[in-house]
Amino acid sequence: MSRGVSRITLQDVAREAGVSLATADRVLNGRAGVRGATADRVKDAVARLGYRPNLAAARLARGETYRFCFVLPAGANVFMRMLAEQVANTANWLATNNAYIDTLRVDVFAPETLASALEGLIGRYDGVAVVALDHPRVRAAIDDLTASGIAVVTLVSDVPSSHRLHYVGIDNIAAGRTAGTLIGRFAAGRRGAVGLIVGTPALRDHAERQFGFTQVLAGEYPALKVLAAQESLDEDERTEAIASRLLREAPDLVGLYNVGAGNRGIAAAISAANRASDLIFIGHDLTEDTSRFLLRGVMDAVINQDAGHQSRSAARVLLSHCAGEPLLSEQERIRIDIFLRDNLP
Amino acid sequence: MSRGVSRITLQDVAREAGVSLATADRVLNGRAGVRGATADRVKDAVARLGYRPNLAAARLARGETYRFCFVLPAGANVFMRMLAEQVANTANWLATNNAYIDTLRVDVFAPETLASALEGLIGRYDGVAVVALDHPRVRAAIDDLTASGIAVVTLVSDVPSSHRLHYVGIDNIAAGRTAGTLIGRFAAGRRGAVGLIVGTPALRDHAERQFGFTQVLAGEYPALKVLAAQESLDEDERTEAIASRLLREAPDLVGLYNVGAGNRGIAAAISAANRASDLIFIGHDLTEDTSRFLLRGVMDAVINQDAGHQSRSAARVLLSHCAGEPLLSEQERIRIDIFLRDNLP
DNA sequence: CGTTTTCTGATGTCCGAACCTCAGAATGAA
DNA sequence: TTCATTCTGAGGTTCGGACATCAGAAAACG
Repeated sequence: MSRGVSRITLQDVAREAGVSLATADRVLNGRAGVRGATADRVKDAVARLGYRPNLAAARLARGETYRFCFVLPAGANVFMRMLAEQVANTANWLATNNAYIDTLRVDVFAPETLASALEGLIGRYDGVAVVALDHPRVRAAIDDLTASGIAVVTLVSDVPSSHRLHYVGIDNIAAGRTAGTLIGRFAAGRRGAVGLIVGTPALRDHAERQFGFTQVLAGEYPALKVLAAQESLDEDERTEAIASRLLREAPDLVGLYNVGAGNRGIAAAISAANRASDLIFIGHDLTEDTSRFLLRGVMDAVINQDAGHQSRSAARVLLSHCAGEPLLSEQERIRIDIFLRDNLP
Repeated sequence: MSRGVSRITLQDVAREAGVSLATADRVLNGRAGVRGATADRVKDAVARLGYRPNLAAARLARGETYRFCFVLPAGANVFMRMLAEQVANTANWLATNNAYIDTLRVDVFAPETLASALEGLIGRYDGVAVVALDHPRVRAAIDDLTASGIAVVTLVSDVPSSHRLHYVGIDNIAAGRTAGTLIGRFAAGRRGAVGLIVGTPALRDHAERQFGFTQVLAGEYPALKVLAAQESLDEDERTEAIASRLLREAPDLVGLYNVGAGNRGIAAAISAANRASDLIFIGHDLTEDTSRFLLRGVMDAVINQDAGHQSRSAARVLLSHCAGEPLLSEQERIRIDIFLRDNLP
């Protein structure tokens, strides 16, 4: 509200350095035609006065518009639906910041499709966020985008070997380990089998979670035996069938870890078998379903990666990269959330 | 980068509505002198075109500077030190957004001091964030600030009965319940005593955590008996003495829950008694110490409220309130984080 | 019908930085 | 010393909106 406290402007810096506004501007924007000694005087003045350029004014003057494309999986997976929703919110926010988001939904399981979709984005966008499949064709497409000057961030699932600018998502090995520790500790001394259900090992995030999980259980909870991983393709019917069979065939089943989606099917199977109270069930992604399952005691913990955070983080990374603004990388780390019945949001 | 995609400006809205720029401006800024029918035409045009005012331009034009004061406890408590540090970071960020933060450190345990410090802020700031003590004098001071047009948010510890604009912090009852469930489940069937250490019951957040914790243990884990709460004043020496005594005098001690600070003292006592591996120890606030204790297995879980999030959230709430901008309240909820050894950031 | 009163349009300035041009100063080389 | 190169200063324009002023149009009123 106050108009009293006046900011330090470039004018002030120029005066302090004993140069003109134009020169100060040249130094700060790296334009040619300033002697080293003069540039140093300006930089000194910036430091002395603690000058911070006014972001609002800079963006306005630049008058640029940034176009981003978010490439999301086509499937009807709950988490991906939530992510798409959050991307829409983010778009809304970006609209007040000279940036626009288009969303493109493609079949993630088809590397060729994904790769050519990505390549079709060249020249039409300034930045791309993609839920990527770790496949050579996709990696090549990402590198092509990067080479043509488009900023690429991977979202949720990474392609570490590519030239992507940034990965926005959790460490999935750590997430799997977290699930392992929770099951191990909740089982506390009990002996028996633990079921493991994955969507598909072709997805890097699923494979990593599985790895982290089995690593912890094998290493630290020898009383618990991890059964062979079952593929669910993230479908409720299949997870239900798998869970039912496990409950039937493994009488010593102590816990279940679902690496992917399809928790509803598992919950149904557990309820049907009347095992809600003693079977430990841990899964991923906080949704209406899973929070209900937590409250009812069917699920014991949910490991979550916040869709809203990821969407906003991707947008911030792209925006600040394109606008050449600094980024607080520490703020952009996506955390592995653990939700119990008691700390639901 | 692209200059092609042009934003929708107020100009466009005015043209679409068939009015002049001045009239469109009057409608959007609620200035008098526009007939209802005309105003509706403008609003329709806004909706049709999906006009979103350019925040950067608006702030620039307004040319206002906002002054905020963060009132933090004077003590050397680790969490509060981290919070102060994050407030400094936030100040840095705000400086590029026409806003300035001063930090004021006062003795929280003295309601009179806190209240008069708050009242001294009247007229000098546009917004105040305060780690508040829930006391009538403090509540009155907050209400005075609010009445004189200053936006007040409570930080970390709330004063629910006051007219504060917003509370930035976690639900501490839920945090206590979370600790209770973790201890209950990690103890899994064991029978015995659980020690409870609080900084001081005078702090609302400590009292609430204690309440949530005992509620869960009493209700759901009857095999675990919660011992009488011990006051530590958040000091390492006292927590160490308390923990040592509990370890000595309660041979059936299964777990320890520290509601406040001073985890270092407890860790020392546990290590000295050689009980790291079997005693369950849960505390609050992720610091260098506590994450080390997690890794070493001395602590079993840390419940955290992110200092950076809270500081930034408070700043965003104050800024958007003062600038009359909309707020995504869903984004401003502070979560109760659970950290195990495996999901440390 | 004329006269108030109430609207509306036209126009301008300002915010702080980005980016541009051009004239003149300082510097270097010949 | 002269001429060609750098530098540097001065000035302007632009971005999109906030806010102000004033003249003229339209509506309300007696």
